Amino acid sequence: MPKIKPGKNASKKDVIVKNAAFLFKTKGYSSASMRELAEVVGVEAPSLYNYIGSKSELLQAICFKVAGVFTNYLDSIEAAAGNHIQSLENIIRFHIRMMLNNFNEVYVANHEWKHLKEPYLSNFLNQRRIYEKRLIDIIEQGILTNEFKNKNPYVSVLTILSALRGLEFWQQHKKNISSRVLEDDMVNHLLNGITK
Amino acid sequence: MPKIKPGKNASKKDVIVKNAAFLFKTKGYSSASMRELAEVVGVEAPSLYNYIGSKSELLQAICFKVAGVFTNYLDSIEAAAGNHIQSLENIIRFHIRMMLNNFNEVYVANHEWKHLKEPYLSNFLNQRRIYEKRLIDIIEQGILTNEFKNKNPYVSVLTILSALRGLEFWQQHKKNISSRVLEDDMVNHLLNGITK
DNA sequence: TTCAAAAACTAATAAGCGTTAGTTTTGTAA
DNA sequence: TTACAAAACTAACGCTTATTAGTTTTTGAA
Repeated sequence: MPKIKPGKNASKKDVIVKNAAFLFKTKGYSSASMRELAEVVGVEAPSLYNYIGSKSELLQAICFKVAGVFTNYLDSIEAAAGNHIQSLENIIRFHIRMMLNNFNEVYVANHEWKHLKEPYLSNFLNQRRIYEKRLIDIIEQGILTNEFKNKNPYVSVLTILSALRGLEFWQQHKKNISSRVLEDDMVNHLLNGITK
Repeated sequence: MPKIKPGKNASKKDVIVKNAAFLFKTKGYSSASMRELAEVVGVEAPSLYNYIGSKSELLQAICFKVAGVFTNYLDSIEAAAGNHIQSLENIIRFHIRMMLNNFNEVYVANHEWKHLKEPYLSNFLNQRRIYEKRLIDIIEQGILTNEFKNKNPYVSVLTILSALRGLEFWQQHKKNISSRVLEDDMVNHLLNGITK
């Protein structure tokens, strides 16, 4: 029986990755040490290498897992019926929930990707570029169907994605506002603005 | 005559800080080494210590300079006349311009502050908290005067500030869209939404 | 109980870090 | 030209880093 206790459906490597996500988020990838990670996991540092290849591999696992989840959701949205406003709203809500429920991993993917090594760095950036392009397409189509104002769609996507990423600051304020109000108000703001 | 050439109005220390901002942005505070900084500045690493006290001091200088600029602008806005929509629009435009014209410093203040040491860390976070509170007050007053929808003002501020911070991704796309279009479309989106 | 594999450990390596000490070079003013 | 201070240098310290090597312990099945 290993000392690193795997959960019911989580392998030992999964446990390490999960703790790494927390550490990378809290201290940043470069400042987080393998010795610290080992301590959190409850083991000596060299023992980690029975499960992983390198520190860098941990960052890769986190970043690409998150990227995959978002890409998969976008696939399902494009496969489903619905007008472009509904699609965009669903995507926004999915981002918000991912931020609230998988904070550590999403944060790391958003902020620490720059420490990825090649060719993973290029891969990751490419995947993100494609994702943004698909969102731009949705907005462009929505402009054609007269659902959206005729504004630069890249600016719109940038604004929306950035606002969503900012939910990382939400973590400290959870108590004061329900996540339902947060989600609804944020969707409404990004779609309809705040002026009367 | 020192080898580190000061500009017309920039002291030698200013030159070091400016290059540090670029490095901290590019590689992250922890990954950026004093030896790298020295190379960019054109000097050996120990020579830097004729001008600065420590690496940490560089981060402090950058973070608090940026914080001061934003606080000063908010002071001037609150001192000036104008309804709350105009105030908010001016603030948004100021953020956008700061992002475009002082990218390195603003980026570092936004992303690397967590590596500040106490008591500077607490100071910085406190200053940011106060800044956010003042923005919330503007929106709350605008709700009372019927300028803004009655949505949670913290969520609004979070959404706006996050969207603005996201302009860091703008840097690569400068060529395709003029910064005037960017500014106008973004202000319009954040105030009035994108739906028709 | 035996045995092989998995998983933990200790010890150590080479590299890089911020920073200090001590010394030499450079620039300027008398 | 001399002399002083500013600013550069080289060398090194003490520490931390990710990672490897080699060894011992633990585990689960035969």
